[in-house]
Amino acid sequence: MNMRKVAQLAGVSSATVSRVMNGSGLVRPDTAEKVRQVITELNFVPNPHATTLKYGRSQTFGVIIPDLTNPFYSEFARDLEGAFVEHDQELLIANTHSDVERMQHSIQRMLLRRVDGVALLASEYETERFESLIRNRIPVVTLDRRKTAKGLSDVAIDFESGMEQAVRYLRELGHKRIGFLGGGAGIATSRVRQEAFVRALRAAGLGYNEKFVKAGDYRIPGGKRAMSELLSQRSRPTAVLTANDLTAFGALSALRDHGVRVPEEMSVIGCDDIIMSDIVEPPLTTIRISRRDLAKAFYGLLREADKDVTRRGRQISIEQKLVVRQSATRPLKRSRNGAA
Amino acid sequence: MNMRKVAQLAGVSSATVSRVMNGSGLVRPDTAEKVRQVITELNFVPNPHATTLKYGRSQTFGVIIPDLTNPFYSEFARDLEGAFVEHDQELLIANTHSDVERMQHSIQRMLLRRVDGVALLASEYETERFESLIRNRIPVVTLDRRKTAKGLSDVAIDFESGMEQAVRYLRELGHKRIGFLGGGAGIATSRVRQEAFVRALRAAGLGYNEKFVKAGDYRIPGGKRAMSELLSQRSRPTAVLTANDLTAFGALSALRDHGVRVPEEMSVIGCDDIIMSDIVEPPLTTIRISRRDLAKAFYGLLREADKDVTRRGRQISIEQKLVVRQSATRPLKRSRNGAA
DNA sequence: GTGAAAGCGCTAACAA
DNA sequence: TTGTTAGCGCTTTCAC
Repeated sequence: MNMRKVAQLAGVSSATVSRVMNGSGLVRPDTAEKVRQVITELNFVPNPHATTLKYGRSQTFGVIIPDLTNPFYSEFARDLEGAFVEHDQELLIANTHSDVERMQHSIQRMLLRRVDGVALLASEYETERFESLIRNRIPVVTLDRRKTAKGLSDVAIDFESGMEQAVRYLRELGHKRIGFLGGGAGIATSRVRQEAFVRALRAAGLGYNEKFVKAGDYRIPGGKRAMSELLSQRSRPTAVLTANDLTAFGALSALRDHGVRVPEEMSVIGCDDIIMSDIVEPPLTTIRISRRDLAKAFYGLLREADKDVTRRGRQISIEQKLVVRQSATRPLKRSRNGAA
Repeated sequence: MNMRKVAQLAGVSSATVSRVMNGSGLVRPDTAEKVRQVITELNFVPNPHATTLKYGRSQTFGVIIPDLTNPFYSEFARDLEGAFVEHDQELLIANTHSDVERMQHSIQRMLLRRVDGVALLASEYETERFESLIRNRIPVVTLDRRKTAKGLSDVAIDFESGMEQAVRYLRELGHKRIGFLGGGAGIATSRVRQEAFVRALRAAGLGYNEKFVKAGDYRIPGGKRAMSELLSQRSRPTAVLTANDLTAFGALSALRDHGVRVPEEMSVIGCDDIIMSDIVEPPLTTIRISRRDLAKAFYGLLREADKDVTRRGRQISIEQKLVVRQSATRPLKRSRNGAA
């Protein structure tokens, strides 16, 4: 089943069928009508691979994700798919398990499949890794690498604003000693978040205490470990911010294990606002990153780059917004003495 | 950059280049060597769309998923991607938001893109919906529809075995009154699970009480609602099974709200074993469905069908396995009186 | 307004 | 062993 067959049955040439399908206008209404009839009758669907071959564009994009089972990423993947589908474009998905080799392989796959662009979520890797894509004129959009180049754009999350909102909120509640449970030690995105945290403290006129900062791994176990470490110290903060919600979940779990009540004895504020965060106990106050906005930004930058691959990419900044639930409240008076 | 260019530089014809790339063996070693040199030098990657056009096979499969942010599905998607990547095949992903229209549209997309097969996870929809795929010789593998046909296979989860394990376990702990929090009312997969539950009760010689069965929605809020309903009754069971882990999470949340201790006053057993289930409080005893096995079954059936689209599909059954954690224990003596 | 023909990049039958 | 050629299905210039 192809255009020639449709053309035959409609008594026209395949060129005319093509014109009808693409609405080129230059077809007599009655001819077009006849063709359209045959098309619906045969349920004809044109073969996109032929078009791709002709034009070099596949209307297919790739997304490379560290861990599809991490709610942050699965929510992002859902919204990114949504954005592409709306425009009749498809999404090829690659999951790297946060593994360098798989990441390399994913890039190879995208290259091989000739996608029109790649959304690359793996900020810890260096530019050289995906140079092959750029070289082959496949535009790349990264998350939070805060670098751009020819064919390379970036979507940066504005942690500065988010951390500032959270710290200000805690200070207004009366907190003076605020800790931070980070992502993986040495990971660039984690550093960015932590720096934003420190700056927010300074901006709020609060002191920064290195002892109140612990590294996690962006996942629940890491958060649990980090909070346990914090609790084992003589001195502890009255509130903590975390690198993401999973870290906060782990922290909540550790606090429960240690019999520390949340939020009375320890306020916890997450980051991301994943679906589960309003369901844990207590519902998590968190600094939301709209996955919707994120997906839209990726989509926009990819489309932009697709139109002109030779241009230098742009950077888009995504705002965060504090979502107040129940895991943070005023500090207890006695905690002031009890922990100092 | 194409084969002709490679051929030119290597001083051979494009046919020879093709032969070298596909290891046809009928090439003189030194010619092959020369060609290979040019290939690596130019970093040549053949265009898969041309091959697809020629062969009608795209080495790309589609997966249609109700809700990518549901951990069960995101874990499945991860494993399915893993299976395909291992064999150099790609996965096109479609998320339906459990919406009929999007589902229809997803099927259209797969048809249009000429994928080599579709993994369809949406058991609530009827066969007619994807007849168009079958008609166009695109094989389909469904989850838990328990029907096969030409070009249509099914992966069925053996809830019978799972429910039996769970009920036996509870009976051995001393439970006599066991309830069930189902999926959506009227949904086929939910019915299957519930029937398996009832049969398991009978097999264990335990009574079935309709009052102990409530409908949820496969998500946390539904589980919460269902458990609240159950708790509002004069008579309640000492243990409940649930249609999936999210339902169990909701149940745990409702129990906490009502001040009912788990597992002492109420044992809860989930179904799926999603990542979070060993992290909630208390860690959830659950009937595991291996996403790995599931993904492998889908992959196998799709490959099989891909080889011979005209054949009737098969059904594969996936075993479940009880994973004992801490949300189920012996019933309190007093709960016997307190609730009757 | 419509058709014929070339060409996108690859492969396989056939010829040499 | 290697090259020539036709063709996969579509679009688009160029004739008519």
